[in-house]
Amino acid sequence: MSTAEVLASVDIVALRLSPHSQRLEVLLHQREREPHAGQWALPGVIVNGRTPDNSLDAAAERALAEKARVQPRHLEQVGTEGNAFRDPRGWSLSTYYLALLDPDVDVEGEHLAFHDLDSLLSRRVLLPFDHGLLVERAVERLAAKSVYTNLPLYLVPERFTVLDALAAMQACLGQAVNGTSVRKRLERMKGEGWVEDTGEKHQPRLGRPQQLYRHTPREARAFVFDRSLLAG
Amino acid sequence: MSTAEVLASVDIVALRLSPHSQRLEVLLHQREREPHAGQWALPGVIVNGRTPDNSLDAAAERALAEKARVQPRHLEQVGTEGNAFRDPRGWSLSTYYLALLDPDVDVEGEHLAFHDLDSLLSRRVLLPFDHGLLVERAVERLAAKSVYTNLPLYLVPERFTVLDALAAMQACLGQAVNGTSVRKRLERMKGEGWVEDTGEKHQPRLGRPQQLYRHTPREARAFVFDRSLLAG
DNA sequence: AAAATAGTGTCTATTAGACAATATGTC
DNA sequence: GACATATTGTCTAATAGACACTATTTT
Repeated sequence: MSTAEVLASVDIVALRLSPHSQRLEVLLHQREREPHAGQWALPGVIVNGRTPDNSLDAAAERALAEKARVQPRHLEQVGTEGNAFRDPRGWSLSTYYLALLDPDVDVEGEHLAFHDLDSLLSRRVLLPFDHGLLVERAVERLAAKSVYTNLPLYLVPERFTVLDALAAMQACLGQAVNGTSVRKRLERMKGEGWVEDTGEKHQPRLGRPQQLYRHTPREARAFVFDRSLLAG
Repeated sequence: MSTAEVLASVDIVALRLSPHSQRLEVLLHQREREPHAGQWALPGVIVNGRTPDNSLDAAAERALAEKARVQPRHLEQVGTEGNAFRDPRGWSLSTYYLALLDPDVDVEGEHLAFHDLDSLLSRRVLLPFDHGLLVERAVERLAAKSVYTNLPLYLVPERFTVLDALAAMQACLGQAVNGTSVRKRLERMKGEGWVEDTGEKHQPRLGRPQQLYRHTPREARAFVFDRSLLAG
């Protein structure tokens, strides 16, 4: 084979909603090897003919399974960043994925932890390589799609309330969302078999009990609404 | 540098509206080298440390400029396909872009031509590597975005009529579009400075003359409507 | 009973889309 | 004037969003 080759990797921006604060968190992993050994970075794997993956998507799943031992509710490729400067070893590519996790996932291992998204976006915490940029792009994709799809529901607990759904949408969009609109969207999805009413209730500290719903995706691709939230 | 490397390229799915039939066409280029020498394929370039590009986006622009000598109205990365089988030389990656061209572009050179999109999508004409798949994905992206953005206007002549816009939308979406909706969208964009009324008219063979508009994008990113066409 | 929270019903604004009415050209 | 085509205006349907009202629980 010729020398016309480059270093390629797959990196994962895996998000979950923090169970208590209901804010977004990014799954990071402490690097074992150089470059940037010891630093917290996106979990990822190298791809090439000597690694066991048949495709990029398979490599993305392997990265999550091996490094993080989690299975995502949703996984989609966001894009590829490639240039001469992002890795000190030379011209390199990273194809990066957005993964949405159950808020109840547990991460085992010292070298794996969730980190608050906002502190990454504000650059108060810096990631090695251009991982900060990759996080930003993945979150932009999530926000853009959350306006007209059910993507936020992939972040909600298995049985969830209207308020859980509202909190997820607000976290994805980074702004307040109208409660009535959330209810209507859930109602609409229920009619199409994408959400079911479990019949169970959850009793908050005070007040009327909350209905518990379950998200039951019917296809790999997200549910698409034909209007945008935030139209104002 | 280690051997952990892979063959990477950037390929372009460049589309234009055929001036007479107003159907979509894909820009293809006849390969000079093996593999698949002599066959018509997507224009593309290899990327690595020895090629002159500082980034993937720069490589995409170079691919269009060098191979096709055209400048696109719109250029966006769609995704990256990577696996062990797509290229006989081994594990390889292609990051592919969607480019939208002026219908009046001229392609110079024998090894460059536009080819009807439908015959590629129907697989009556086959492309080497997985270029058929890349075309399909790029067109899917175009259709998905055409529902709620102004992307079709990047395919329309410099001065265009309502019918031109309608034809572009229909070509992008692959289905009929309501004329009133097109007018209203143009009116809306005019209000936001994305479309201007040239004041000029175009006289069809018979009947009342048509207003000529001009598309004047205000940003790199597309104009986003907050409702979908085809909501029915 | 009072307070708190959840859920329902009603009304408005916006825009896609259907279609009738009108304007402006050619033959 | 007859006809073809473009443009405008009117009406309907669907849904986001605001908000008042009702329901169900705890204290």
